[in-house]
Amino acid sequence: MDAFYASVELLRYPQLKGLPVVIGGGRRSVDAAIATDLPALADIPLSDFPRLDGYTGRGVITTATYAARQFGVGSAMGLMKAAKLCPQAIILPVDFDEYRKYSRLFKAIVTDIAPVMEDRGIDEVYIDFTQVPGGQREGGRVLARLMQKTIFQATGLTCSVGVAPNKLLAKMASEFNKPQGISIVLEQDLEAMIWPLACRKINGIGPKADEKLQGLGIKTIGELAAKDLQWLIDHFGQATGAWMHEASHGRDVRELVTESEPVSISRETTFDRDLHAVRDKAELGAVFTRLCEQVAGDLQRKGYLGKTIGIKLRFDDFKGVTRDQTLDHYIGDAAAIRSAAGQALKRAPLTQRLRLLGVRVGALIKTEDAPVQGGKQPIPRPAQEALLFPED
DNA sequence: TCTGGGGTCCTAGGACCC
DNA sequence: TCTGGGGTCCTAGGACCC
Repeated sequence: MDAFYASVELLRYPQLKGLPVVIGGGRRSVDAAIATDLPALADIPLSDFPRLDGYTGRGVITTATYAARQFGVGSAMGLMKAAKLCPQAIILPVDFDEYRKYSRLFKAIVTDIAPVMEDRGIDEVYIDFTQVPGGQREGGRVLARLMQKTIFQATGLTCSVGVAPNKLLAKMASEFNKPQGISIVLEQDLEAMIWPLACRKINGIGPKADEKLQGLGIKTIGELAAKDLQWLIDHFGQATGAWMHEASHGRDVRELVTESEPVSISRETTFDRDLHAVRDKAELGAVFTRLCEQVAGDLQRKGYLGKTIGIKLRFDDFKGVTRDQTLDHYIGDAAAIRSAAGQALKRAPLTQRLRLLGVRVGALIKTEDAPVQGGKQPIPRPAQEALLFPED
């Protein structure tokens, strides 16, 4: 989806169309005009919208409209920095509930047209065109156009589509023509369309891998493809080296993953100001309890229990630690999570000021699949294998 | 003027078991 | 006095993605 969060906001506030708008920060940061009850959202005069100018506070941009991107602001940029680059930009708080609503809407349209879909987050999917009637017409362009049109008619939102023989290339293709673009990449286009790109464009090569590659004199995917397999394995290890070799040649055999279970559920928060474990004990304790309650609520709503409880700290120097605590039974209620997380927290260093606290529950199991607590337990006895094979 | 929140996957070491 | 070869589970950190 194109500039997804910002585009959803523009549906509510059409008067912002064409203007630099950034989404980011919490409710607190922009409660000015938007917070109180309003006549009609579309009637709010432009002058009532909060601007980035003079913004103080933590947080990053999650999405910027294309008009805002002209000023050099974009995703993951600190809001304070963005305020310098584009003070006149309008800032709106994130509203995940609203984005999730539109996320469900567009995904429902996709699966209506093409049932084999892999969910890649709130605004992205992989779609298998192979078995869809008409999926091969004009190399996939006809079906891509149909998707765009249907999604736009139902939601008013635009998207970009990349069509290719595999997920790796489709993802890269989808970036070629944003917004509202369609790009088709065939195997024979590798040299002309993929090899000139920076290695960073490969989904899976991030800042660290890219830096290391550059240190080895490799900037483009073509340069990566020119290296032989053994050389890459020597520098990046068996798995990563072999994967890089395949990716640089446009090869990817991964199937679409159409269903999956969550691995962990977590909540975390960055404080308005750094807190000290001793001096701000009460405040920290209240946040800790709230995070546990939120995680418990998430588990309950989604129908899971977990037995590995973890905490995450980020210190004022941005370094972080995690501590895990695995129980011998599954839990889901806030008090039990708080208790286990408290145990984990005790094992973490707490002398430095904190900027973030998080609580996570992992080793999940569907509530209905969990062993019944306090129910009939099997009577423990010596392992039978030991009796049957005493010599080993 | 530092840098959100929610995730997944991988690696590596240690405990423990057979 | 010296010391295998599996395997699983747990923990911690880190890279990466949306």
